[in-house]
Amino acid sequence: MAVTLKQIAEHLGVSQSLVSGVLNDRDGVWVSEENRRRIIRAARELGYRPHAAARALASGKTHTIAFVFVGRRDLPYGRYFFEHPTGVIEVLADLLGRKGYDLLVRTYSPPAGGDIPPGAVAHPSTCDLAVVWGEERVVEQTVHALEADGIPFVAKGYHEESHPHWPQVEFDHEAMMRASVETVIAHGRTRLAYLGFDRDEAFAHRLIQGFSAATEQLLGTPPRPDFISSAGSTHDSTREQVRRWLGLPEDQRPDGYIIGGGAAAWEGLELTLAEDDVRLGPGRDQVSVAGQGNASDPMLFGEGHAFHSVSLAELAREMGERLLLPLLHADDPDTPVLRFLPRLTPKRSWRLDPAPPRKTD
Amino acid sequence: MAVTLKQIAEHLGVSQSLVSGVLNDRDGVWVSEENRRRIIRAARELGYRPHAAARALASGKTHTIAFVFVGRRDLPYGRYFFEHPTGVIEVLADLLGRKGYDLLVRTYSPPAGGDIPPGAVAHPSTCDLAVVWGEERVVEQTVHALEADGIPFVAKGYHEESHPHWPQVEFDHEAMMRASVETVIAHGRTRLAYLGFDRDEAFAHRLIQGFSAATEQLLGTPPRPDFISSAGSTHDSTREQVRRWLGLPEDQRPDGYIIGGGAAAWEGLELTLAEDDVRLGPGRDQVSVAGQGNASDPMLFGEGHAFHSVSLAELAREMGERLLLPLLHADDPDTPVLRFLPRLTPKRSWRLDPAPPRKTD
DNA sequence: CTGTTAGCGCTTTCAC
DNA sequence: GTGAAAGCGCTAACAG
Repeated sequence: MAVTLKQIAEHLGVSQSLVSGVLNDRDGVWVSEENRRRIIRAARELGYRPHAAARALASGKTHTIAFVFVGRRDLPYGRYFFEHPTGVIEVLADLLGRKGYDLLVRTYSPPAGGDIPPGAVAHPSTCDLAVVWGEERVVEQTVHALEADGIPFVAKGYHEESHPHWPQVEFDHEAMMRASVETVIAHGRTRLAYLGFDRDEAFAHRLIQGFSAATEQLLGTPPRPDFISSAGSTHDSTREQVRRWLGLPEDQRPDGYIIGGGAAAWEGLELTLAEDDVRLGPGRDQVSVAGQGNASDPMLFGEGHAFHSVSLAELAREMGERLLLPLLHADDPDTPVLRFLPRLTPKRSWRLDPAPPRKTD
Repeated sequence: MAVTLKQIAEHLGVSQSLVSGVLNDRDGVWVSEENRRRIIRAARELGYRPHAAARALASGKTHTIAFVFVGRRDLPYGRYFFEHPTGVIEVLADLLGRKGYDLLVRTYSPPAGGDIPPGAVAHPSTCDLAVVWGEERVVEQTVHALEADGIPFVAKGYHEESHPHWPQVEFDHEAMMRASVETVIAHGRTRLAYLGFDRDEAFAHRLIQGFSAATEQLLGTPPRPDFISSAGSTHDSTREQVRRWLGLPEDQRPDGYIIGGGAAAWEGLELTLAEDDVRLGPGRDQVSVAGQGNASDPMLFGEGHAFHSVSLAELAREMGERLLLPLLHADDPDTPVLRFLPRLTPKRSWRLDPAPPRKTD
């Protein structure tokens, strides 16, 4: 049987509240040095562990953070989440665990109608704070429910415009595109084309906007409208689009590609270019590529620059340190809005030469 | 403010215990149909949600499962866990959530000495059951602590020999090797070599044992001792080993490779063979490969068969349905030992021909 | 400095 | 059929 405060108190002949006060070193509690030692010692020796539920009931603090993934497997983000786990939960559990917090993970699919009954997402008795992760609009809907329940939260996504006061976290997609554009321009390219996701979500719009703004600023002229494409969601549409670009006269064809998509965009681009014997790379006779993608997935033939796959986990760590912990300690965090710029790193093919990376798993 | 049982009771003019009894339809509670309806209706309308902590305190059941990842990032499995998240947690949270359970995730590094103080891993007040995941020996050490605390558990790994009564779950590595051997033999290969992890862990031994047993049984003779190698942990050691095999007279060289390793083994093998212009595949002039690996990672040049990367998530789902839920319902589960055989699927290169898979992320 | 006390919201037993 | 009451282990306010 687990040992309780009461047992320690009786064992020592002091009061329960004294023991509680000492063990949590609550201020306003004055004990003789001797008693303090005895209490601490007894607690250790008897193997005392606070009863989490009792503490939560009495104090109203659960020392638990809920990570709520909202969405369904049949939606793009949900599918991605389940099929390509990101390490976000692992990193959060580790980080919060060190600070004495537990991480509660749950999935939640809001009803289609949009009415989330109170307490459905989370109950204040289960967490001090909820992290809401998923597709942006669903996150927003869910957060409204949490607000109604009075549960503090951190939301994933761009919610600045409608809810500037929400603590929120997201990649800085515009800065990512700017970094990509800079990289490609550094290769001397001037005819940049954008190939991104076909999604009506804020991040996709930000990617395009980042591409356009950076191009205009760094090259002096805005990108050609037909050099901005959202065909990068599948192999087929990507290949079709790239074919169209390759149909242009040679001196008008893109000489640099900025990717705002996923694996299908990278592969589709590379495969289509390869059919014309064009390789991606920094060389004079090559065309450049950079953008959002998984740097540790190999390129097929050429090389480029991409943001590394671990960046979601990095994003989570930043969130934990810069938003969650401050919010839990009820200090005002520096800023409720966290925008994260991951590092652009080389993405290569594993051809015989150069040698492949040293994987050791 | 959250609504409580008491409020409902007062609102309706009945007693708190009646409300509680009806809402949990406890047997032994007899109510008039009318009151039952009124209670249920009021609870719905007022948006009643049970207070988890209070319930846990009073009943001793938390309706929470702890997923405890034991290990450190600097150990192979820990590194793997953090860098290649597997979807196990996502799947469990989803599955258990549907059944009304919460998933609590924590990481725990047992002290080097081996003495885990009581309650350090988990406290009965936080979970009804703990899943212990990680490197086998550490799992074992941790489970002993849970046993001492009286917390039911499910362990990952092979613990049959020392603890046959432990509920436990692991891939059936021997069956995986058998399936791999069968596949390669079906291509007409007879000189099979094994390339696996250099790890002194049960799974690695089982892989070798599975390879040897299947080879002997299906080909009638045991494998050559020098055709069993644990050099597959890194690119370099893999390449060195494969070079050695390629140094044999042509009619003695392996014509089929069974992999019991990770990406480094697959890539190292393929790269080394490629230097000699050998491709992996089912053809008469090729050599075959099959084994443990990530079927959705592309091959570099050839083709083979591998177990799909989602198999850990599948393993978790099986565990949830076949072990966790039965254990929680206090029925005896069919068997406390779950061995899972994932499906062997083709693993290909994304050369121009054949066309690459249709990724749509 | 230290002890008493009143809950927190729920389950559970028992009495009517 | 229903209600009263005890108590789970802890916190926090207050009295000494």
